[in-house]
Amino acid sequence: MVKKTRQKELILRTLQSNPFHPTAVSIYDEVRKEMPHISLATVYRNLRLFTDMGEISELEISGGLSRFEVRTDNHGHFWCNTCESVFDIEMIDKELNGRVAREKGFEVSNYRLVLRGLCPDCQPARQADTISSLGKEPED
Amino acid sequence: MVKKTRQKELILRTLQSNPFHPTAVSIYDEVRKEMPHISLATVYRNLRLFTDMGEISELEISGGLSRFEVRTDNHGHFWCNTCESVFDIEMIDKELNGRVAREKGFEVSNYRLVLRGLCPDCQPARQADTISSLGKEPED
DNA sequence: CTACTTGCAAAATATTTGCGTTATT
DNA sequence: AATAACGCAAATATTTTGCAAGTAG
Repeated sequence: MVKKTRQKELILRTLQSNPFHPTAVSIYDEVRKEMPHISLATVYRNLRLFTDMGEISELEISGGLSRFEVRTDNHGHFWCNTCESVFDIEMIDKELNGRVAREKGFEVSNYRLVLRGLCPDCQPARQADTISSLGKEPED
Repeated sequence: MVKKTRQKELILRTLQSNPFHPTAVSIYDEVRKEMPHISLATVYRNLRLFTDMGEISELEISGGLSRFEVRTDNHGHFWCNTCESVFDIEMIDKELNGRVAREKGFEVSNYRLVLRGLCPDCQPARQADTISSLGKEPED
C-alpha cells in the first residue's frame, strides 16, 4: 500500500513543473527550498518508486547522472553540449528505425535516441556579421 | 608522448576482437587471462586514453556500466533485454533524425540511438502454436 | 495501532587518482 | 637517464540500503 506523503507530492510536483529533465540532485536542491530537512535519499527513493510504478521515466542519457521526466511515452531527446539541458524531440521516424533492426532479425520494443549539439540558446549568433572574423560557419 | 606498452597493446587487441561492446570489467577479465597481474585501473586508464585520442569510443548506453568499441563513426546500437549484448545497427535515417531537431532550431552534431528488445538468439521460437513442450523445436 | 515512510549514515557500485616503482624511449 | 605508465590502494561520485523514529491510513 503506497502512502501519500508531503515529500512524495512535492517531489512529483517539482518534476512536473520542470521541463528540463532534471537530475535527482537538481530536484533535491529545488524541493529543499520548500522542505529544507528533506533527505536526498528520500528523493532518490521516491523517484525510483515513481519510475517502477510507471508514473515517470528515468533517462540514462547524460553519462553518470540519471535524469527524470514525467513523460513515459517513447520519444527522442536533444542534449545540449553547452548548457547540458535536455529537450524532448518528437520522432517521426521511429518506424523506420525499428525496421532497420527488424530486417536483421531483432525484435524492437522501444528505443532511446539522444541527439547532441547546440540548442537554440547556445548557438553563436549567426545573423551578426561582427563575429564572422572567427570564420567558423558550420555547414551541412 | 604516449608510450607503447604490453598492457596497451593487449587491451586494444582484446577490444578489437570482441564484437559485443564489452565493459571495462569484461575487458579486464579477458586480459587477465593473458596478463594476470594487470590492474583494473590500467584498463580504465587506457580505455580513457584511447577514447580521448579518438581511437575507440565509449558507449554510455547500459545504465551504469560504460561499454567500449573500436568503431568511432556514428551509428546505432541494439541492446538485448535478455542477454544484454550490444549489437551495431547501421542507420539509414540519420539525416531524417537530424532534420526533426533542426526544424526546431537545434544544431545536431551527433546522435546516440539505442534500440531495446530481443536479439535473434533470445527470441522465443515463434513457429509453435502451443507451448506444450519445454523443448524448443527449431524449424527454420 | 501498524505498516509504510522518512532522515541519517553507512554501504554498494563504478570510475578516477595519488604515489612509489617499473618499463619504454 | 628521463619520463610515461604500471599496480595498488585510497579517493570520488552516484545511488541504494539498514535502521530507529515519525506519520499516514
